[in-house]
Amino acid sequence: MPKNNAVKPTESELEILQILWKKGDATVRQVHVEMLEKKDVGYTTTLKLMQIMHEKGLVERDESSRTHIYRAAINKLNTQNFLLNKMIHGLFGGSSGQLIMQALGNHKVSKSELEKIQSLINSIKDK
Amino acid sequence: MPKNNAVKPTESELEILQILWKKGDATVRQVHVEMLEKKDVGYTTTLKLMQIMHEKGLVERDESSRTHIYRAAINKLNTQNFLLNKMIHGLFGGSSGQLIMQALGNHKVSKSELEKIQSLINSIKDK
DNA sequence: TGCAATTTACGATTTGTTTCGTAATAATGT
DNA sequence: ACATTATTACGAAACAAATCGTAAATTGCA
Repeated sequence: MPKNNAVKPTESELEILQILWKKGDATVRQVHVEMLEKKDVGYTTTLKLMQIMHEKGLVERDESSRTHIYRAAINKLNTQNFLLNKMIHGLFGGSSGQLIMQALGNHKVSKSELEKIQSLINSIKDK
Repeated sequence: MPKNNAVKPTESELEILQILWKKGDATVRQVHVEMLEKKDVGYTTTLKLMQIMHEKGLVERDESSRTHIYRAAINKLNTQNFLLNKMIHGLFGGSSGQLIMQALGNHKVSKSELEKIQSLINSIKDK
């Protein structure tokens, strides 16, 4: 049972989680450098955000050495599902099919992904 | 070309938009009554929200009579797509296929919807 | 050793969101 | 016409999120 505090990350927190999910472990500086590719903010801003996330339990950190090492404390899949769910209920009348069709219709999906989706659908139907 | 100001509705604003999309035209009171089914908040709160939304251009209103009549000024489909897009890019590494599979795997989809999805996929592939 | 650079800690500011109280205004019914 | 009720307008408070300046601590190197 993967733990997932029912803490909803803010927009900026999500950006940081993205980076941590990708990198695994990272220092504030490493995260900040990646952050800069997306938007222009000061180092202490990133630091502060990560400290707050630590208080909230969104990230863990190893404080044993001078420069702390951070990692995500919440699971990527769970978080995606949590937010997907929120969107399905808040914006698509509770119908995930609605959301899926919307996504299919208006956002490019590669042929190979279409096929993966098809086989996924088949395996669901077979159940 | 449906207009869509690049204004991101807040959470509460989205709740109101939901109601307006459903009802078409509505007074503050009508919206408020629906609002109450979801959460407990005062009338003036709903009013204020709708006034702010008016300033932002999220809703239009007819002020010709004493009680103003509101309607959504932004399109439901556009808004869904806008937010879907944000989620795809912010949370699914830009891959809508990723999001779709996630939604398929973890949220119940009825058999009839699965079939609609399949035929949608087929029509996309045929293009 | 001591200077420069890096990092964390702290707190303040700014900005946005949600909430509601109070007052002014208009409409309604007796 | 007057009292009651419904509505809008306004502004302030409470809260949350994002940003950054400054100081203190630590490290490494000249």
